[in-house]
Amino acid sequence: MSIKDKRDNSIRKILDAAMEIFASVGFAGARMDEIARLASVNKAMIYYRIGNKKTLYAEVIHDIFGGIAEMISEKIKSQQTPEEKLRIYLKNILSINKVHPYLPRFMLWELASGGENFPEIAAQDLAQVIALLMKIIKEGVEKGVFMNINPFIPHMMAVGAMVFCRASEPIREKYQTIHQDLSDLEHHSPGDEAAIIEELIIKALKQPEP
Amino acid sequence: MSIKDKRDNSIRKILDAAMEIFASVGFAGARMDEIARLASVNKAMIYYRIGNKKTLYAEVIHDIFGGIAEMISEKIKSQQTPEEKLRIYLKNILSINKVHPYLPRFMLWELASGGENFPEIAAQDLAQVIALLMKIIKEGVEKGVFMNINPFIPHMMAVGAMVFCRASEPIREKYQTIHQDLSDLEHHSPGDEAAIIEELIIKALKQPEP
DNA sequence: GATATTTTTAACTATTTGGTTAATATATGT
DNA sequence: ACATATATTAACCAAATAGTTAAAAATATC
Repeated sequence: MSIKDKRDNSIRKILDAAMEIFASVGFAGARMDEIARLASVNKAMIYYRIGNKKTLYAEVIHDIFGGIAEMISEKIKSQQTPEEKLRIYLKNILSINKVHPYLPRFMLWELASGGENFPEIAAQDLAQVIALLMKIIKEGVEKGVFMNINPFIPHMMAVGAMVFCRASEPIREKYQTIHQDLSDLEHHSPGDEAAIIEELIIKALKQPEP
Repeated sequence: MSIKDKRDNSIRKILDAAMEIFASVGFAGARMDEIARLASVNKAMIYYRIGNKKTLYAEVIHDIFGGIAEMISEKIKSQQTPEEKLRIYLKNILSINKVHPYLPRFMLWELASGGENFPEIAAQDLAQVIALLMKIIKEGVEKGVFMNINPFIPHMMAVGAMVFCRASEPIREKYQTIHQDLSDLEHHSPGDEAAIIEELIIKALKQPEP
């Protein structure tokens, strides 16, 4: 193994370990010793290869949020109608955790902390995602298909619902039988939940047929 | 001031300080020294009056989540139709941060951590809230007004959107002009956002007029 | 006022934390 | 093979942390 490969490999191991631990316990709760242990490197290697705790966190965030807008944009290209585009947009947002399993947790940590460790580059990534939705809605408005609405709000509804559904699974599991009336409710799979949310949002945005 | 008053006063001060700091930096990030300083008490008083860090956190959580279901239930009592009830439900959920300004942040910390410090009593409070919605939807279904849907999903959409809109304000503020196309979007007040989300959810759930 | 009880405090404690350092090991170039 | 550059490490460090303690102070009781 060459130096370059060794370097890239250990960087990858550190980032992967950091991603898992930061997602699990947040920035303040994460321990550099623990990240080093999980990455199977000496702790000093983290400082040598990447930098201090804050720098490591920013690297991980950048790793996660980059490329999302581009991915969705590519998939939307092949769609014709505004509704089709919106559906692709929503499908991808609502199942983003399949591609980025840790993303919901990171979004939560960041929002909880007021975006304290949220790098500008990730904010740009997010802004691109919302700009995508803006275009779709605008096109839909012009064709009389969608109501005119600030894209930020449906985006928040979709992302909020997605993140909350995914992140609340442990609590739901733990307190499954906590309330008699709720125990009888049919259990939905994550895919079902995503599909239902998609339909609700489409219905909410659509104008009645002329 | 009697002993009882002094005790109650110092407990209140500790809980208020703890609420603020836990909301701001989460459980792991909070420092008992800091909480004591903000509460203007000696740190040992926290352990004497309330208990250790975990116990303090649970007390604060219980303080916040208790009574929400009851409050909404009371307001719903005076409504007639399922739609009126649903509107009251949504209005209260979407403006809950006015009554409990720290609640969005606590929800985020708890979800981010997988509910690790979420006491059962607070889960029961939440379950009661969702059971309320279940009743409203059930009544609406029976009267042919609403679609039949698991109440958990619209609840997640409402709460998710509310929490995300409120909690993302610092980030939005900070990165206001990050993307040219988005800079021109009309800025909504929190009340506007809540009203729009309410309308979208009502529209999504309503069945067409017969 | 004397005594008992409770509250409060400053100092303390053992452990942990993020980060550093100098020595050692390995890789590269000649 | 040797010199130089780079990578890796065990040990170290100062500061911080949650929690504790025993004495002092305050309050309650008779």
